[in-house]
Amino acid sequence: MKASSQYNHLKIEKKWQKNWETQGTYKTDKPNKKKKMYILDMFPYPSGAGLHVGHPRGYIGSDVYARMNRMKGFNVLHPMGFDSFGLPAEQYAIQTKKHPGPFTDKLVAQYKKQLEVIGFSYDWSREVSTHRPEYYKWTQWIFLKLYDAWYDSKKNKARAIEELVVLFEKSGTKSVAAVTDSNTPTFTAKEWQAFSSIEKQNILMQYRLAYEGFAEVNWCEELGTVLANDEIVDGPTGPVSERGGFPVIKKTMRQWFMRITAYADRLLQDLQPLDWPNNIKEIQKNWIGKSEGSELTFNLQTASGSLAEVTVFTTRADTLFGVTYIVLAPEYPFLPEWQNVISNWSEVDIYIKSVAQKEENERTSADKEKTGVQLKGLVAVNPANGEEVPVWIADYVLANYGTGAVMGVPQHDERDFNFATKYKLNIIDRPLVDKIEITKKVGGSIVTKYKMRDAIFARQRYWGEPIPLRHAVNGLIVPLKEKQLPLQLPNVKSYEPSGNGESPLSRVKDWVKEGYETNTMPGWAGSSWYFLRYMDPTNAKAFAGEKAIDYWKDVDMYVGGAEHATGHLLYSRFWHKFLYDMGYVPTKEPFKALRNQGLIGGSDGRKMSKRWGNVINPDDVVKLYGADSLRVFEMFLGPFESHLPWSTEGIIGSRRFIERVWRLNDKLTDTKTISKILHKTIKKVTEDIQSFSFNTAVSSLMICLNEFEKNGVGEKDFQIFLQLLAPFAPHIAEELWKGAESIHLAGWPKYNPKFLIEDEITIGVQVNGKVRAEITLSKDASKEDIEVAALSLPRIKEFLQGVTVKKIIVVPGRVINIVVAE
RNA sequence: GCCCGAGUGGUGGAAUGGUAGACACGGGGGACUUAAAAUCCCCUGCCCUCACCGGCGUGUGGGUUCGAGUCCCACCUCGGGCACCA
Repeated sequence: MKASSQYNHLKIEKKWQKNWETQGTYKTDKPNKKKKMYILDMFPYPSGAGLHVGHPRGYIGSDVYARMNRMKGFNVLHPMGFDSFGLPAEQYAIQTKKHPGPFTDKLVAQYKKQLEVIGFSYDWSREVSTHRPEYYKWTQWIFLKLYDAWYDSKKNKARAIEELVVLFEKSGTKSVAAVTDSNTPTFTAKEWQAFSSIEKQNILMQYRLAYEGFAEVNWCEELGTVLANDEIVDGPTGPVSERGGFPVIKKTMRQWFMRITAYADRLLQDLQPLDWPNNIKEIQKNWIGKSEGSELTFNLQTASGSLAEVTVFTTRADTLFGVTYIVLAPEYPFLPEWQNVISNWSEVDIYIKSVAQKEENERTSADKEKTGVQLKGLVAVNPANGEEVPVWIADYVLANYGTGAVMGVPQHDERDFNFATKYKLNIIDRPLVDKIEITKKVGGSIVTKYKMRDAIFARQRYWGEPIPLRHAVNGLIVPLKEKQLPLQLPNVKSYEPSGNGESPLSRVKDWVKEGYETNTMPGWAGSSWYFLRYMDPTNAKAFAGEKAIDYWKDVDMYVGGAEHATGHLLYSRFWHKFLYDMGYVPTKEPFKALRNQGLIGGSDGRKMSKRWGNVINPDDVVKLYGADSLRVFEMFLGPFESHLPWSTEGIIGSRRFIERVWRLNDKLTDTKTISKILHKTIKKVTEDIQSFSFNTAVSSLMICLNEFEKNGVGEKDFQIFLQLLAPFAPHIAEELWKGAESIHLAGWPKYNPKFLIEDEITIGVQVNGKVRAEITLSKDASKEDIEVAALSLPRIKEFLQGVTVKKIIVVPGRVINIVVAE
């Protein structure tokens, strides 16, 4: 700190990082009277490749935000942890035949080390890793709560399954609303009592929020696992896994599911007040895909009379009179029952089988020509006018959306038009009617449908949380008791998938003998609630203590990548709403505010990756330029949410800025007054950090420094400047700070608006909207003063020669515009 | 195809409807130095000009306005999401 000492970032940064740790500078206070602020980063998956310079960008932004708010006096919770179950570690295990646990621990340690040199203000004593049994005990616990719950759509909340059993015992299904998009049976209390245990289990399974069922899944043979839709990409010959690019096919398998669809409407409604980026809200809205329409029933008839009823879903009930045919999905469940009355059944049967063989991707590819077959011998009767129309099956109708049946109105629907044209079906133009009136008139009902589907909650792999229940020999499912948790992952001899689509756990004899579930939970299980664990990370009695949850409540600011819009951010909201319904958390939403950071690409404009040889390692940058320079640069580079290229020249500018701060410390004058520029900078930096406009905050710090260098600056001003710099460059700010305690706890400067007013203002003088001159006037100059001054300028006089002034517009402090006619 | 978002100097970018290009990188010139690095000072949107003056400029074309990068309409390009959802 002595005059003319060299700026040695290595020494300074190491020194303060150690000091902060031993002093516990960033340790979060226990719940107290102070106002809380929970500032969270999306925790990383610790991959073997390590961090590149793009990864910390979001963390730096949230750290700047956290540091300012900590200085402002908030009790800041700013933790970090690791999402440490996942496929890469599993593949490592398969390749090396070693347990993925120690490998994961090593990666976590490596990651942490890389993060530490950047100087984040994390409270590391709250670190969590999802693969540790102390943690996943509570992931399993939440799973069991979901298993033991159903959604009461009358009360619009989740309730314990025992309460459903009580309702069934009392009055059967009479007072229970059916589950959305599920064919739950109806029965009386008496009938319920007569059901066997297995029958009861099967019925309850249709209500549980975590339930077992069969589903067509995306099966990847090479990876030996089922993949979520967002883990699949289009390959040249069909769908392939995002990781590895292996082919993916459809396969029906036993699965566990999460009944997220029960929450569809609340997930949509509660989106509105959130302080989230608009595009993320839009993406979730589209994903949930609410559509309101009518269910209308057509009577199916054969030559000998009525056969059955078919209900179609339509958003265009107003076009009911224009219906010229009805189409069912090829999977429509009653087709086989009707084979005796369908005169061309063999043709129909061949079509159904050919569709079944197609992969969904092929079937639903956008511009594929529609195909279909008429069900001969059947007609459908339009409930509005009694017209008889032909009945078809076609692959463009999806069995799992709406009712699996649609009405064809070629006059008003492009798709129907194409289909009708291809198969020479009638196209008729009929007047439109009122949607609601016609729906009522024909005895239909107004309904709401969602595109969102229930989420598959099982993976056929080893490295995930075991699902905590057993299948007894008599077929009954026995969930584990809380005190039996965690159900730890057993050791296995081989991590290879079993080949028949089951998890490696299916080869562990004892495990299977005990009836344990061989599927494990998907990657998103542990990440759907981790923010709650940070509130009270070592609690052994609950996922977090009541006191901690009541104090911390929810995340005030969540920072991470936009790629989690339909995954993590949706699943977390769902789990959180469930926990809210059951009284475990006090808030309806987990993340009040959200910001997305942009990616940093290579300086060649490509994605930063080993493949292109354009990866910049933050460790190297920190060594060469220092963490402070890296932090300042990543914030200065451009808007926080923009994707930007890395620039090795660019960081030099930030390094220069830091060094100039260092040198200025040796050139302080004895000025006492707080300068105008400083007040301006306090205002700008404070507002910009608040709004995540970090780039302009840094720029205003640079402007302030430029001015200090030009005009000189005293000790007092300089120290305040350091406080403003501290969130961005915490090490140098601490080093040059003269206060007794850490600068990072030293309060946040306030500005006085009085000092923001300039004595003199320079405004532009326009003629017909074009700037022709400038004038500098006192801040108190009246409109008239400005007019007189402007009109007397020689340059302006020239422009006004031979023309008449029509109008003069004065915008105080900005501009004067003289409007003339020639 | 549908739904979002974005197009500004050589580069990253800045700009409550009010002087477009802040800040920084790069480039040019100068000072210091035996020299180089570092540092400091000046210039740097394009065209014309020695210079002044001037003209043109925020993807394209229209419009609203005294005044448009900003608002409205149409189009083009790029990025993201969804995709036979009835």
